[in-house]
Amino acid sequence: MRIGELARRTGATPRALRYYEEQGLLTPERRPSGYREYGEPDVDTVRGIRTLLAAGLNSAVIAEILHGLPGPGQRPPGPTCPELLDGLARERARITRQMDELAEARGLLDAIMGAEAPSEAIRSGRLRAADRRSAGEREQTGGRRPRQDGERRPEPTGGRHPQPVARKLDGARSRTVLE
DNA sequence: CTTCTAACA
DNA sequence: TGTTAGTA
Repeated sequence: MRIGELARRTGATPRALRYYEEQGLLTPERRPSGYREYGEPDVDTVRGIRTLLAAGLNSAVIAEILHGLPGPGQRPPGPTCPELLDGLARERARITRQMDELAEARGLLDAIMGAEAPSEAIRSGRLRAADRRSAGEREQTGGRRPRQDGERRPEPTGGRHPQPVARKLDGARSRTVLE
């Protein structure tokens, strides 16, 4: 597909798609006309890129993710780059802090607007305890036990979910394996 | 009409 | 990132 279609299907502007390419995030083929030719998987890749960009990651980091993690079918290239991994752990921590800041801002708006927050009306009763806890708190209590400190990610060798991050960035491939 | 590159009141 | 110019 050409840039226009990919743009329509991802919500990114053609300008942005060319920029992603300039940043090494995408490497579309070229038609003899010079027009860029994108593949179906690029749709999910772009969505992943936009999600990460919106979360505050810069294109350099995203490029590392795209280049540092093996695609489907590929074998993990040597030692699954530990530097990249904890770099991502830092991004994750940053996002968590950001979530807390947003929650605080929302709380301030709720106070300004009056006790009856929208969430109050939508839900039947009071906020669930889990929602009242900060993202940071949920980070340590809810769901699976989060990896912490210098704890390493379990080896993806014989695992059921090899390279989850790469697959997350490529929806088409992730739905096949993760679900 | 769509895309391309280059450039910036 | 937007947007415009001048093409192909």
